[in-house]
This record gives sequence, structure tokens and C-alpha cells, in this order.
Amino acid sequence: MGNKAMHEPLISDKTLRTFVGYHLKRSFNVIQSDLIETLRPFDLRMLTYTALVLIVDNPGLNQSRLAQVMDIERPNLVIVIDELEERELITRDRVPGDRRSYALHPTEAGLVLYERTLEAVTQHEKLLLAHVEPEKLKDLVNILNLIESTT
Amino acid sequence: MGNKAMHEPLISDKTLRTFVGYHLKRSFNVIQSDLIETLRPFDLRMLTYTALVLIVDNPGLNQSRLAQVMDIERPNLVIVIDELEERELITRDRVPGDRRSYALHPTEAGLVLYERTLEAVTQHEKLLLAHVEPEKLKDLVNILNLIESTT
DNA sequence: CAGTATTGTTATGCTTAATAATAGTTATAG
DNA sequence: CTATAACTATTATTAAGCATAACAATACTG
Repeated sequence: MGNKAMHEPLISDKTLRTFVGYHLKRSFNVIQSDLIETLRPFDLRMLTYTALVLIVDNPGLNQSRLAQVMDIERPNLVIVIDELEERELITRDRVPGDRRSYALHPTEAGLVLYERTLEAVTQHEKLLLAHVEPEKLKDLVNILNLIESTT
Repeated sequence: MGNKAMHEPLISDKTLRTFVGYHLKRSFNVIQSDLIETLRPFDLRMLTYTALVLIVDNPGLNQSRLAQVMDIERPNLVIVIDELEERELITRDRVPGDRRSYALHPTEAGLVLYERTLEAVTQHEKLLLAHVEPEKLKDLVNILNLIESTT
């Protein structure tokens, strides 16, 4: 950013500040930027990371269910799963009961990467939010859950 | 073949739930979906709406400053401004002092649309968050401001 | 069995957002 | 004053994220 100590007129976003959504977006951007940087060394994007975590936590789930939880459309998940499979972090296993779907499982490498990234992401978020009291973060999450439960 | 359509296994996102950013994203998605629907009748996208509001609130500002406040790159703002100008909601006025930049001003139509959308967006968000106590929303905004001020 | 639903996939388009390169203009150093 | 740097807006290009339509293979239902 250009730190020009000139006398440029201040831009007011007071109207937008009346919207909760605006505040949500701006603070999410802060966390998202940090997360992207945190994941970069592992060559993971937010989507691929999210998918990996969910597959490790729920081994054997199929793509439809995963897309549902990730709140994205099935077609968009395909390339994410393609990437994880190509990197041999997960496997697409045919399930005997239903030859349409694949059961997704993490590989050993996938589990290792999961552990490493979990550590890194946890640490980075903790550091990023170190100046906010833990009690407030708990309140924050509770209120966000209220909002999320709107749907 | 009897009991295949019982209850599908629940997918757990407990690991992701340990991240504040995950909660932020999910609740923002709820509000964003509502906002997109709210803006649709006015034929405005989030970006064009944001730009319109900022131009009305800060008449005469130029594109560089606007891009800065909107946290996007100048080139990406160009098409947004193009669209607003084509729809005659704003004008690009040459400024005598500096022939490089444009001063952005809302037109009468722009002001009218601003008022109408502001009303609609405000009402929709109020309705969407009606089940959350106003006191909690105030707390929420305060905590979000803390997080945003991280940068 | 016929018809329908589901799973994964391909193709396609839209929105958001970043970078590189460029023309015109202004500011500054020598 | 002139050469150089910096700034403003723009064009072109690229990529991520997300949506819909259409399809083949498979499973389910009446």
C-alpha cells in the first residue's frame, strides 16, 4: 500500500458500515488472506484444504455428500477431488454396494499433510487473533452460529 | 434392499469448526446470498452496489481512491465504473487540476437508485437477522472491528 | 419391466480478483 | 529545462470460485 502522508480526503464508508454483512466480509478478508499465505507452502487452496480435512474426518464419504457439506455444486467438487487424487493425498475407491459412487479416503501422505497443515493453520489463526480476548472469540462464534442457523 | 434409504451418515466438520474463519465464512455466505437476491431486482451486483454507495457518500472521489477503499485493484474497478456510467447512474468528470483522473459523481438516477436500494438492503438484513438480539449484533460488530483492525 | 432418481462427469458461463503492459499526464531531480 | 520517475486510467489476460444444463452409468420404485 502507498503510505502517502499527503492530505488526501478521507473516504467514508459509513453507510456500508451500517450493514453487518459489510463488517463480516471485511474481517473475513483479513483471516482469508492470512489463511491463503499459510496454505501456500503446502500448495493447498482453501477449497482443497477444506476437502482434505473433511475427507480425513469422514473417511469413506462420497462426492455428493462432500459437496453438500462444503456448500458447493457437485461439478465444482470434481476438479478439487481430481487435484487431491493426482497428488495422491486421497483415493477414489469403488464401493461394493453402489457402483455409481466413490468412497473417498485419505492416503498416508494425505494424513501427514493433514496433520502438518492443521498445526500450521491453527497456529496462524491463533497468532492473527492474539489481540482479541478468547472470551470475545467465543462470543463471536456463538453469534455467528446464530446467524448461520438462519437458513 | 430394504433399509438402504435409512438415515445417511452425518458428516462432521468438527475440525473446521475450531477455526474462527470457517464460522465467519459460513455466516457471511448466508448474508451474501440474501444480499444478492435483494439486489437482483435492481440489477446490481455486490461490487456495483458497493461502488455506487461509496460514490454517493463521497462525491468527487477518483477511481484510485475508490479501488483502495474497496480493496480491489484499479483494473477491476474499471468495468464496474463502466457499467455504472453506461447505466447513467454516475458520471466521470474531468477535474481541472489533474487531467489524469476522473471525479466520480452520482447522477439524479444514481441518487434515486441509491435511496431505493439502501431501503431494500437495510430491510432485508434486518429481517434476516431478526432472530438475533440487537445487543448481540452490536457485540458482533465490535469484535469484527477488532479483527479487521489486525491489519 | 418402464420410468425415475442418483452419482459422477463434461461443458459452459458469470462474478470476482490478480498481474502485466500501455498511453497520457504530472511531479521531481539534476 | 530536460530526463526520469510516479500516478491515473485503461486493455488484455489469467485464474479461482461458483452456478446450471446435459449426459452416461447405475440404482431404485411401482
